[in-house]
Amino acid sequence: MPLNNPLVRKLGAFVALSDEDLATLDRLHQRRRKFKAGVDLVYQGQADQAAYILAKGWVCSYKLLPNGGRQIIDFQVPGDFLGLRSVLFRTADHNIEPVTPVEASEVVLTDLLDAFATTPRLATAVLWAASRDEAMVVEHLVGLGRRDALERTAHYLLEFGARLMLVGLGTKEGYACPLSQYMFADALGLSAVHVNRVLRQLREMGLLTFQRGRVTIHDFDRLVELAGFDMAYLDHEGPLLK
Amino acid sequence: MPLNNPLVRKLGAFVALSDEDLATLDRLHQRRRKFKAGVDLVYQGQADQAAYILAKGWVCSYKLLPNGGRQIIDFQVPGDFLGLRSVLFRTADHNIEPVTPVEASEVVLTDLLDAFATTPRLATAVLWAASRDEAMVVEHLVGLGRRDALERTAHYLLEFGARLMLVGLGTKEGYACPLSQYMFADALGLSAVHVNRVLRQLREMGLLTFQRGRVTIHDFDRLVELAGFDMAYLDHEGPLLK
DNA sequence: GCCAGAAACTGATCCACATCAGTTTCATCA
DNA sequence: TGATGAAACTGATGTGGATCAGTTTCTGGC
Repeated sequence: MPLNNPLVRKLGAFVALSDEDLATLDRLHQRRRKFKAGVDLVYQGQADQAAYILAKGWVCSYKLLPNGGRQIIDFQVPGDFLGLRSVLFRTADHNIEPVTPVEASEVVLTDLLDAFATTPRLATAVLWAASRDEAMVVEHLVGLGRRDALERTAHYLLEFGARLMLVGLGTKEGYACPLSQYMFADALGLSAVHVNRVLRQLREMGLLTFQRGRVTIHDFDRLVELAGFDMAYLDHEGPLLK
Repeated sequence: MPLNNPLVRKLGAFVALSDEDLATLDRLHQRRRKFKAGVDLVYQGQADQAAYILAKGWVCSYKLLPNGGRQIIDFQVPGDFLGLRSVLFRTADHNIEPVTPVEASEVVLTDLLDAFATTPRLATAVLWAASRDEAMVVEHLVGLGRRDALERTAHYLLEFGARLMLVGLGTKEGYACPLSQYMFADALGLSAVHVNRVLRQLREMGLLTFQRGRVTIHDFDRLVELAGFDMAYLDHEGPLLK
């Protein structure tokens, strides 16, 4: 299994993985499937669908509301699990839409549980990664509740940078980001019009540029300060558990 | 173990529990501890603290922001786990504050994992419950992003009703709710002033009254409609897994 | 039965962000 | 090379909810 596999990179950041762990992880990556951008791969209310490990491309999970609005809960990037919770809960409570063309490995729940039983370190790593994902959803919630549009946008863009760095797809200088301002609006709970204005403001403040599918960070430190970004869970070098 | 134990009731709603499961569950309920209202039992950044099963009283988990605001992420009611994610992640990323005087059983992580290993049905039930909790946080996020104050408040109050019914502490007619309007404000991302106005509006619309620690629902159906509340995961009678 | 402190409640004013109604830029392909 | 459609961008106007500055109602303690 190549070391530039995003899942391996991510889990490796939490737990030092043995050859056996890597082999087990490799076995999970069977049944590779491809999906077109814009065609949902899971629908709200759908029962007993599969879980996936995202290998290439971006997807978003969102909910539609009776009043017509939609709220994007989270974006998934390579190395992330898709629909783990829905599998446990047996019914999907949200939609999943590929933002770009996507490649993902289907994971059968029993395979995953078997893998956990044989290689407990792997289970630890996956739980760790899942906790981190959940922590990010919580941070998103906090932003929607108590940060104004500018802080919120800055924070979200920084958080993206953090998770992309973890899988080797970004640096403190920036990263490729295939999202439209409309999607950002639905994630940040703002109108697309206002997202546009906020991005302009960030640009004019010399903090960050988001243009043509690329986020470029001009002043990381000032951005962190503006956003009130907590770098605690990003600041470690090498695995936390040796 | 008495059948009115809230955790047993909650898990029993997901999975039919055997005597052995119940006995294992009972063993987890050792080291019962009491906490005073208003004195945080976990702080942001605190390392290696315990997890708890809440037996009596209400607590809330919240985050403080650099700009002085606070966002309540979730309230926990009897039968809920406290700080499971923080334990996995090794460091608490949020505070936990008892809203009322609280009784909770300390749970050591290894005990819980042992219990899972010996009684897999129990593990399923706990995972199920955890998924449901996560789904509720997601629903909260959606509310903050895309529901106006009235829908949001109505939805939140209904969701509370749902989870309290699950542990036998509420009905469609109402429930005891020891939260101040200030706390509601911090949970709903509103000002306390506005929460007050919204509650008045709900009262004047003849939908619901929230006074002196009690939520009384006057018109359940119209409330569900106003809030766009999805009753799917509430609508089952008896355990999903026999 | 009185007092202190907290929580509930209110009206007036303000502003962050939504909405409306466009124009401009960019990418694609006939 | 011009046509077409999506995404990016803009100014004007409207509004939901914040903020300020209180008053009123509860609750528990003496």
